[in-house]
Amino acid sequence: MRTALTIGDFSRMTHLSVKTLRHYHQVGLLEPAEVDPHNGYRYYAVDQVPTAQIIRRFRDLDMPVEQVRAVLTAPDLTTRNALITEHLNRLENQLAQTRNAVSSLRNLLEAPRTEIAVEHRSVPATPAMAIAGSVGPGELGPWWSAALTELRHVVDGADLRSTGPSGGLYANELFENEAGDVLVYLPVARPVAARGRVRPYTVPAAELVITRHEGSHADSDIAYGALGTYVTEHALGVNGPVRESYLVGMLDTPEEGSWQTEIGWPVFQTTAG
Amino acid sequence: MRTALTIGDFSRMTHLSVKTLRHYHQVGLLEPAEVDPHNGYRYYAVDQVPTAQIIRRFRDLDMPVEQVRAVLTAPDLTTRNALITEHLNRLENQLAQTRNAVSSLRNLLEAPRTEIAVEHRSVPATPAMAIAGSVGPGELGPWWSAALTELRHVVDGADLRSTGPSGGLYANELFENEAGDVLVYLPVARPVAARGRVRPYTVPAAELVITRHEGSHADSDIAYGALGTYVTEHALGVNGPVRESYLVGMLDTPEEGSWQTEIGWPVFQTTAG
DNA sequence: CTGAACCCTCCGGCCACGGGAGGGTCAACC
DNA sequence: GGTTGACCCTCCCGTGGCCGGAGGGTTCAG
Repeated sequence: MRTALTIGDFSRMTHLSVKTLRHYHQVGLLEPAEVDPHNGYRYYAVDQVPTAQIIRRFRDLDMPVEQVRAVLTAPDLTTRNALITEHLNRLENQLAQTRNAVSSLRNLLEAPRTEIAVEHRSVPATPAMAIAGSVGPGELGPWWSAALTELRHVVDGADLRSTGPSGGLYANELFENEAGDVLVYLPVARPVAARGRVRPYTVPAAELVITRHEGSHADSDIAYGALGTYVTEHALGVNGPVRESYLVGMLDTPEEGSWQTEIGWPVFQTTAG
Repeated sequence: MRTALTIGDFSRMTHLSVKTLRHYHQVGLLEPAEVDPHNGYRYYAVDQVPTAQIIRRFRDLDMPVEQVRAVLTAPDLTTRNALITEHLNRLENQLAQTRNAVSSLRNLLEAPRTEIAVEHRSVPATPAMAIAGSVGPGELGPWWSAALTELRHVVDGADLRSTGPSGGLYANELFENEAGDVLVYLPVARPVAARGRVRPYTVPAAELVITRHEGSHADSDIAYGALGTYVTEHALGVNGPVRESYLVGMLDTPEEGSWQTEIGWPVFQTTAG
């Protein structure tokens, strides 16, 4: 009984290209059952077909090769399923995000560009409770919603009433590298002692250039553009983290279209002219 | 009035990284308004911000840089919108495909693996009307539905009754390289003269190893695995294009779950063993 | 005048392969 | 037993869209 398949046979059976199979061999994702030591020919066994097909499925879903390997070598079913559902969730998120981006792009292209109002305002120092942290690429969204929810929870539990809308501080590197420091806060009349990640914090006073943005945060780049234009044309410099204030936000309604956000850049007069 | 932005300023305003901006300069997608000839510093103008943001939107949607350029330099709105909707359609397709793959993967992982029946059958030559063609990577799906629809249309119009389910012949390279020759046919009692792409064709007689697959074609790799195992264990060789016969298919119901396909490999006895 | 924060170019790396050169091997047929 | 053509091998380079880092010049505030 012949059960050894050449790479070509195996390729046709699994719908993986010969090149791909060689690549998987090289990176150790799918080793041939046998390699002829004389001529280097790869031979596969029929019972490797299901494995190869599993690999193909995951790769079709853009799961990184490293993670496919992790799934295949998972010590138990629990770990395995966790890895899989994790990836499927990532896919779902990405999918939703793509939908958002598409519809917001449609808006952008169809709606007429309206003038965006920018104002200059001094804000005083504000006592608050806050969660601060550092995020890497792609982590901001989840981090932010988790932090805000936790914050709200703790503040409510401590019987503090928030004296204004929630807000956030975003380091400038975030916009250059998708990584940097973040802070979310809820203003309160009298801060209390730290509880877990939630600590008292005083949002410093600042000179801000502010604009208001309506709708999903996916669109906020427009507001940033307006602020940038204003700052540039008025010969101002930016000297601190960007501030956002969620007048109507996630905590108020899940309806992204009706969110309202104030976005402020801390500025100073430059001598240059 | 100062309106020249350094690359860093521009980066913060557009949420494009400095590296990315330099890259876009290099490939000519977004040229700085001014480049200091002395030291090579790039300076951007505020009115480039919207352009940069548009670019970012499209890139977030994975539109290739080349196509973004095409959109930006489109001579008129019609061309532009055509390019955009084309890409959005591609996205939608991809999205649907991903959904499919996910659900079929879920099936695969949850459903118990059942034995798949494989039978050996001689089929006689069959007169038919057919459309033949060559496809490249990713073209098979659309090509196939278009061809089948056209075929059905012509055959119905010529007042021919088909004497059996539609079928297809698929060159083996298709499974190795996603490119190769395809043929779709509808068996008829008496073929007629060619009309456009539709030509008379006799599906040659063959020894086939056949299995039946139920459900979406996205799952058919399992059937292929079963055939491969059978062929290997019985010391057979494959010597022609794969055949599929759509007992219940696209023309019968849009409900992919209830499709039934016979998949056959033309085989011959090998002397080896 | 000094230091930090910018900016530049150039080179290499990333991921998951595909293309192609250049050469060895296998199986079937004459 | 030879020949032919299909197969297999390794090795190197290319793809896209950047990122990281080395090595070095520039600018600006204190």
